[in-house]
Amino acid sequence: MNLRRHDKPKATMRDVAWEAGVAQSTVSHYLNKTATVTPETKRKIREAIKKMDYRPNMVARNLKTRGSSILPLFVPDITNPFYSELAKGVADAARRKGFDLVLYDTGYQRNREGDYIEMALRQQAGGLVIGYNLLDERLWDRLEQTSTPAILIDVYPPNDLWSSVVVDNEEGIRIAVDYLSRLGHHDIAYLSEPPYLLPLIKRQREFIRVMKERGFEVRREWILVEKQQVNRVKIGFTLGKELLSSPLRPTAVITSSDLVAIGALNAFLSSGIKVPSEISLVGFDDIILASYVHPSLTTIRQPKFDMGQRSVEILMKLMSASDQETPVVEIIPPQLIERHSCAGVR
Amino acid sequence: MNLRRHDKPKATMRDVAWEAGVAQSTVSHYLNKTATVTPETKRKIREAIKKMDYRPNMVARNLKTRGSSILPLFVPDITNPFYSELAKGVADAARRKGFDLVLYDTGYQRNREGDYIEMALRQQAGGLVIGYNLLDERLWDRLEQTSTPAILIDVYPPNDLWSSVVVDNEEGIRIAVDYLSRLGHHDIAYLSEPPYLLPLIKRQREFIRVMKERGFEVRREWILVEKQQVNRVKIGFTLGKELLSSPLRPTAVITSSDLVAIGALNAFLSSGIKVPSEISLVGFDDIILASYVHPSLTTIRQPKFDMGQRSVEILMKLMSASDQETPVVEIIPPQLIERHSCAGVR
DNA sequence: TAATTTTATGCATACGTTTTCATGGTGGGA
DNA sequence: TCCCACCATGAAAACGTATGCATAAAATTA
Repeated sequence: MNLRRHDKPKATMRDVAWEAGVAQSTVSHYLNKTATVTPETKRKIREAIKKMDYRPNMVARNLKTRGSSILPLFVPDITNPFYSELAKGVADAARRKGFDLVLYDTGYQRNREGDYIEMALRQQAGGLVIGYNLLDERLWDRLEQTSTPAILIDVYPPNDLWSSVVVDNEEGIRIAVDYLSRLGHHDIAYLSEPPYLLPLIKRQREFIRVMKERGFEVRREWILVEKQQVNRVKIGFTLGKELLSSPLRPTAVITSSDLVAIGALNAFLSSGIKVPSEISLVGFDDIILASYVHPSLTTIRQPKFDMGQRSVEILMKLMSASDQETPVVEIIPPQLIERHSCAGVR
Repeated sequence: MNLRRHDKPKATMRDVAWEAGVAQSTVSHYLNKTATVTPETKRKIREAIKKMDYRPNMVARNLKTRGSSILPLFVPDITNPFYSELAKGVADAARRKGFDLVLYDTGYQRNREGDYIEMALRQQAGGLVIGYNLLDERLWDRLEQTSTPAILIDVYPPNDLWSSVVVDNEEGIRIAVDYLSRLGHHDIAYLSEPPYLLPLIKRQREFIRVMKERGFEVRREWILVEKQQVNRVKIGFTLGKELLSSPLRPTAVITSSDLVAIGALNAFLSSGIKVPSEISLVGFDDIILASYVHPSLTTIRQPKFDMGQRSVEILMKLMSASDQETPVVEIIPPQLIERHSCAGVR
């Protein structure tokens, strides 16, 4: 009854073949270049395709080839700029390989992780990109049983079965300390969110180690580590205030992440402490925000976009390998991004 | 040769049926509750499923039912916090309806838009969520021809064929002006990114209209609209500086978006102008960043998460409607989020 | 107990492709 | 002229599921 839309039934390959006066398999051969076909028939097929507005049905194709053109990405919170940049890199590389990125945002909810992995497998995903350390450790076993390859990002693999892409966390901290040191700082504090993940633990350990190695004193009251909260900016704010209440004030601060740094920055500014003239600040990650705050944040960059891309490349290799490849752990070098939150000590 | 992984072939419904000693169709009926089945057979099937570690193949299912369990979302840049929050809302609602969110990030590239829509259709997507105004207008016709329903977000539909979800832009501006007015401001400037989209045009027009209506003077040099650049924070910075160079300085500023506001904030701070004591600032959108800068930004909130959710609901209705529904344009009320970038005029 | 309805299960086909293999036609070398 | 290699096309069988329909068994009624 409604004339506005005709609702043509979708054309199938059979329709195209009929229109072109050839067999359905010939059309398939033409599309997939899986057999030679005469220029003349090519022409007819092309025209038929155009005329019928034919569009290959990927679902049927995937069923037949037992493949899948989706690439699942697991993140805890796409709203976190770290993960959205990562997602962009993964999506970009996936696209280039002909995959569609499907987003699984678990919201840090343990039970969702298992459900979402299940969904991904039902979609016949041939591999997974896991962008953070899953909360539910039992999933590693379950995943291993399905023999579905996966690549972890920013995670040190829980055992020697998994591949991953991580930034060189120790090197990042070294770069930060040495940079501040070159500016004349040696009274340096370290503020961290709860170090429940290996990357954070490594950063903290390396901070202490390198400070000692450089001959700088490390004071307990300058190593402030949050135990409870989850909101990183609030953590930074709290810890920043706490640091200011200490009788001795450092001349510089390194944080475990940019979000913590931004919180600390707000703490300092709201206490009337000038950054960077009174206190210097170095973050970690280089999320977009870092360049937006005032003063803009000097930070240790994790090349998230590149890490996303690289992870897809590795995963593709794992997926196409007939045999079990030996897992790789790829270490990406971090990079100092100099902006305006650091100054020389007077 | 490799003993570490057995690579069991995936169990199919047939395998389960065989194991349980029933017919494949019975298993299907059991799983889909499409026929009554004896408790005893249920038990056998359940056990077989567990034993074989069976997992339904969605690809086959989708082929058979000519459906699709994916929901494509188009955004220009997932890295932009506005879109990542939107994506979260869409993903959440989609999940609840049993759909997987696949992310199409066009990177503001015209030619990608068409390609990605093509990919989405090949995946047999039954509907699209389009999170921004497509650059390539020809796509509207093409989309209309395929008779695939779509829902637009933050976009006024190009014609009366499409449904959309938009915030009440005029109301948002009114709220901002009236809020500042209550604080005693009447010298208010407006800074805007290039108004190439209807929402931005509306905001600007409404600003002028409501200022006049309230009896406030609108000065040409206080309405600063960028023409060239794309980076919104830079735009804000440039415009902010430009505003300061004007002989008369307003006591308050409204911007077209939070990112512009943050740029302007940086411009003010770096010129030694105190915010909010010397100048008040109101943004638009309420992206997460708004609460992270110092001082935190008072802004007009677009409920992005809710808008994402609502759009999925509407789209689902469109998709299940056998007949062509009459398109709906849903207007969402904005909301004032009071933070610390505004002060009463002394 | 026979007739009838209800309940539980299975058979067979189709969804839109890919892919193996067979077949008829074409041309070149001897 | 005959044989063989090659080339272009097609026929047919899957891939793993949903579903209409038939059927056998059980339950109900008379």
